[in-house]
Amino acid sequence: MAQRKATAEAGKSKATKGAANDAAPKDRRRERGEASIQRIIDATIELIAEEGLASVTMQRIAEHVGSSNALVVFHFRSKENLFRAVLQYLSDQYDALWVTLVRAPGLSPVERVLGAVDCAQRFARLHPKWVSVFVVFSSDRKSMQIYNEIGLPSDLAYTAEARDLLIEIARDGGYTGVDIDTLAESLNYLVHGAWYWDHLNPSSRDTDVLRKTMLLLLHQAFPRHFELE
Amino acid sequence: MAQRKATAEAGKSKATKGAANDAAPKDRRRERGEASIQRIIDATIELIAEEGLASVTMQRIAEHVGSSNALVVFHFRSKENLFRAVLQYLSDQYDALWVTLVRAPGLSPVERVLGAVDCAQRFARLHPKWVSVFVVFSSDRKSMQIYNEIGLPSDLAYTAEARDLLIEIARDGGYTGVDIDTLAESLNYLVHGAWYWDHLNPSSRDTDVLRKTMLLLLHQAFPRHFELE
DNA sequence: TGACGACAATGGCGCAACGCAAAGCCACCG
DNA sequence: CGGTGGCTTTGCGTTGCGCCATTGTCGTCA
Repeated sequence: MAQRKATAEAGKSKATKGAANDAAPKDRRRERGEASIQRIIDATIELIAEEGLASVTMQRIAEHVGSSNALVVFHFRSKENLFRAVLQYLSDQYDALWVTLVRAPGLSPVERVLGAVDCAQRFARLHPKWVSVFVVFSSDRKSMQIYNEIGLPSDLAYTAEARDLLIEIARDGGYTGVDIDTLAESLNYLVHGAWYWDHLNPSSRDTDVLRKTMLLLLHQAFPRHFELE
Repeated sequence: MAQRKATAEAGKSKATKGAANDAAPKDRRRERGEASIQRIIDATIELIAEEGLASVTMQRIAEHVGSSNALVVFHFRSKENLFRAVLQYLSDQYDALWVTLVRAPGLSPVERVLGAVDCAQRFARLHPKWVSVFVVFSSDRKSMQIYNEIGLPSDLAYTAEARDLLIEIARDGGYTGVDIDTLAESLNYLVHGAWYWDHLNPSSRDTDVLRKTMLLLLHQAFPRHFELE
């Protein structure tokens, strides 16, 4: 579900008189502010991916953006809030890709499953740093709380959605004796394993192992619906 | 290779005059010291697994052990050194299990591969906290440097060893057209994916997905040598 | 058009936490 | 009984977060 676009509103709790103002105010100040917010988020992603959570401080983020640390505190009220916004942003990005590749209208269940495979692979190829941020966030127990709120529910939803598609394929294709749950969980393991391992050992990136193995498992389960390439 | 047993010696650079002293000195003080070292390592593992790297401090470790923080500094000269010792300890533990299950004399290549599967699964089941520590260490870029020195070489060696076993099986079994490299890499992905995912989402632990899927892939590649159970 | 108000952004400060080094204490070995 | 070695106490220096007063910038209303 392409949820909230709340990202930009993150830090502002000021009462703007509730007047409906979203439409008109072609305001250069507001534009500048939102641009700053995005630049801060981008810088944070960059820093986390490159140096890890531990060495990321407000002043370094500010330095990387080219502003003072107080600006960061101004837009996001605290460090934790900033991290929350970052994870929300990345989650939304993944969601957008998933919607495009999996939920596009007119696709067959088989095509949707292939779309899901594509989604995992493309995301990792296009934005390795984003994947790194996901991994970093979900490792440390403290930041993991944030991940549990924002990232994990989506993750579980994607796995469940894929599982439903597999069930549909099994039913319509007349397959019996296929252990759908194990298969879905395996695909999940593979995706996260690939992401984690690539983050850990970037040199081995960009081989086609993930895709090949997933197709192998799918072919093994539904030979008439998934061809090996 | 069951490398160094240097763990206990980690923090001491004091010149003990080079005199060979490893044998005799049945010294209660020394025993106490080594017990302290082990307790510190255990406490550190516990804390990292439960709270993450960020919130682990020297004083918390000391508090958890029931001593002053300076004791920790005394045994390991710095925080980084302590972490290095912890990772070394865990690495040695895994190595011991691997040697038992994979390199035991008299095993056939097939049994060795099954032993490797067992190894990954048992380690995660017996010591989930140890796995968590591995994951935590290899995520943050800073601690990752330590992991790259101590953990990663072993990891790569295990994968390579498994790959060699698969090659041997393929050769002796007369299999052709099996993509060994992809298979070995897939098993690697699965292991790390399972570890990472279980660390991330502990509630789903202890299903048999990892084993089932690995056996499925092995059966698919070498049907006469690996049976589905 | 000029003054006001909202909003973006700055620099600096206080407080707390942490790592680490120095010096002394005390048990135990020879 | 001298001294080695494990362990504690104390305190210093550094670093980071978050708040404050303030400045600069741009719409808006008289």
